[in-house]
Amino acid sequence: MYRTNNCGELNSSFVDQEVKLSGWVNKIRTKGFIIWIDLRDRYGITQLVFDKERTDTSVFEAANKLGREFVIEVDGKVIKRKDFNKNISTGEIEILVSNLKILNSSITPPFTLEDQTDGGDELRMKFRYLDLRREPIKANLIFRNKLSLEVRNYLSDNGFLDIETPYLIKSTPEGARDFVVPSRMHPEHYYALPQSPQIFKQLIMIGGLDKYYQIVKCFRDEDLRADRQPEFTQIDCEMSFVNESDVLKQFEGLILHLLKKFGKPVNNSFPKLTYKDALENYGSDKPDLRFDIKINEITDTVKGKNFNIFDNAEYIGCLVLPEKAELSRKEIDNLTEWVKRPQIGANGILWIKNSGDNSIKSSFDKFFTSDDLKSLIKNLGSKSGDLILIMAGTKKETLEHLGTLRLEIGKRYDYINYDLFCPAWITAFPLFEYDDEEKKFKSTHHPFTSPNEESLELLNSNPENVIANAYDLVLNGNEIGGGSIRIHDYNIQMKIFEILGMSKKEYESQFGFLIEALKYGAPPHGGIAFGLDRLAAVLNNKDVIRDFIAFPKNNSGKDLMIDAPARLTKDQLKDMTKK
RNA sequence: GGUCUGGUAGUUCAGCUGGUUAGAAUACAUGCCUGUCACGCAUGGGGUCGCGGGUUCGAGUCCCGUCCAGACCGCCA
Repeated sequence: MYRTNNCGELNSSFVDQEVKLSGWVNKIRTKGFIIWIDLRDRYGITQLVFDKERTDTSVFEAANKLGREFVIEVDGKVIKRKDFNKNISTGEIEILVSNLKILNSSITPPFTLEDQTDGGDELRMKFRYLDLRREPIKANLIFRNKLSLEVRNYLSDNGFLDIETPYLIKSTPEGARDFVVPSRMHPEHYYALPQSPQIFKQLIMIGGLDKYYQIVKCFRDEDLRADRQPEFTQIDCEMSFVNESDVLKQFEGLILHLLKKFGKPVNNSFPKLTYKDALENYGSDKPDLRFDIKINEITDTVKGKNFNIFDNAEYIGCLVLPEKAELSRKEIDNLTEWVKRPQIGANGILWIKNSGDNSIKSSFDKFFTSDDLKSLIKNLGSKSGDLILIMAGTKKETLEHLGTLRLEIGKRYDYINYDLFCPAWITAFPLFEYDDEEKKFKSTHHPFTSPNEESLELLNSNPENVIANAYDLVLNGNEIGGGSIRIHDYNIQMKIFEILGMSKKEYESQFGFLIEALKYGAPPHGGIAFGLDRLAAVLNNKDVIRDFIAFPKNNSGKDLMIDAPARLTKDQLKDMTKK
């Protein structure tokens, strides 16, 4: 037996008990006559004490030779501390050690294993097993475990069945690039790893299982971001005999269940924004609703004053910042430089300072009389003390830039309430987007997304205006889930493939089995998928999902610890080529 | 595929317009320390300034190339 207790559970009610603990040497503090060691395991930290007067000399000497991250086993008595440490749960007691056994030694770790580590990202990933010993990473993985457990609880209680789908499937050129796996038994043939179990879950519905879920790895061979990994975990769900509002209701329930279980305050009840409204009001299809600054369009109001920037713009919009009229010129310049960086690429920012009735200044006073400015401010409903930031240009880009600026302002000037959790549905996405390069329509979502009934007739005449029965769930400015009602009608599915410019040969070779299945009484169905890694990060107000994944990939898709990807041996390669 | 930022001690970083022996903190080692908990104090060891080339009397510093890392754009149905 290595231990009678763990390092996180002892407190003053255990005083005078003889215990045995095992764990890692987290920190050694010595005062000559006395040595304290913070002993750490998954459950916490317990202070060990070795004392020249009370501890056997050989044990004391052995303790003197320990180093960081040695694994030790100790016997000792729980005693009350002279001074309590209020920061840890075991802070009222310590263990007076009578026996010490070294279970394993350790070389000095390359970075400190503390909450605020001195280790950089690269080093922490290379020695991920050491990083996992750190409290914040450990806490993240424990959180993730609770999260997936609560997801399972909710879905199971609501009648969803956990059904596994295959990982070795067929590549489709549509959508994200696939990771491919060569087949040894069929040289020059390849499996693909699923980007999502999309078609399988639809077939499960056609198979009559009615409600399906799976917490499942998905793979996409695309470039990474702080919130994007090549392999990631999805909470994948599908239901039969549902329309859009049924699905939204079901999964609002899931999110509310989770927020409640984790004690997160929700400030609203899932507002529904159309894709169009989200873009026009927030400049983003994943708006952060934790602060209520919106984009105001002023295109028609400000044109015709001989100011070229306005007169030549397709769109002019602004943000009204309460209480910021006193912002210095330097700070506004700083924001301007920020939006002009190549990553954003805006042209600049114009401003109006509404410092009170008779003190309205702007960066374009040459072109606007004070009456012009006054009426503009009145139209915007601006109050005294507001700063108004204006951008102009093409509609699509300007809205995007204003959206980016809005977020930066939210962060910079503390408009964001980080204690709040603000979910929202984004709905009414266009079914298709026109790809200017390839000169053809592409699915906004995927080709199995059902068109909205009201816009069905536009399929022939005006595909660009067809609205999809698709929805995204946005939480605090992050897309944490998305889904749609699927097509269950064979003829509509055929029509979609036709609009996408796919030949019969193409769609039959790629999706023939699904098309065939639609002929055998496919029920109406739809679903949604959530990114588990991202959800875990967002629920903890973090941007980087790597820290919620035990063994993540780096920026360029490499696993720095195992050094993957790697070359194969010649023999391995030979197996994959034609014999 | 592209843009930007960075690469200097085990680690995190400083090192100005090129100019003595490249620094700090921390980690590590040794010693001291009668209650520490970010303990303290003293001493010490520790450097291919990512790599290659160039400019120069002289390069950590400037230029070119290259590799690596991070953020972002494209991409992610």
